[in-house]
Amino acid sequence: MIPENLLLSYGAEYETFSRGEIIFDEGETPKCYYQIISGRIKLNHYNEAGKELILAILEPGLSVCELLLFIDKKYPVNAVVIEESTVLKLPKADFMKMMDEHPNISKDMNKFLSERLYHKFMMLENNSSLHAEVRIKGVLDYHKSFSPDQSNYSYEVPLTRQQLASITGLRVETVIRTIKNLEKQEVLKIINRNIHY
DNA sequence: ACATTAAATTTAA
DNA sequence: TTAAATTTAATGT
Repeated sequence: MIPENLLLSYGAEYETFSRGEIIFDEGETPKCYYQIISGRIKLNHYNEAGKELILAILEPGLSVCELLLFIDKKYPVNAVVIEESTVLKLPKADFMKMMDEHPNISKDMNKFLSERLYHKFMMLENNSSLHAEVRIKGVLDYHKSFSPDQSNYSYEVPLTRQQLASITGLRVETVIRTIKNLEKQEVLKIINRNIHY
């Protein structure tokens, strides 16, 4: 994404969060740009039944809900750290100044936003399927698409069954059964409980 | 075909 | 050594 040193030159600072810590809560007013240096962060929401829905799993290089910096709305999700993370944090005003002074970075930002929106469409299409298999394969394909090695069984899925359930809106038990079926069909392999796709 | 509930077992913090 | 994750099974929609 945006080069680290450029962010630093505009006053960005490193901040470290441990597992379970919350970077921001649903309903808060966005004030900063966050870019992940290391670790992983999930964006989630709890429905009226208290069931967790995961909107995205964010990895190093990605920014966290940057779209909110361009519109005057509150965060629609919580950002929760799922793996000890270091982020670069830049206040909104400084971020805007950077966008103004670096049109090329601003263009890149358009591209990143477009890409995420595109993937959101794909995910939504898959996740609307009546078949659990399609939903889960959609998530696996999406996550694998960022892996440098696209050959079979080369990608170790960094998600728990629980997380897969929260992403797809399925029950854990359904995820487990579906994953086992996919293993029988040789679509993926399970090596000591980890999914290799 | 998937959800729900319950219970057992394995694993990670 | 608790809490969380995974798994199996019975039953409901």
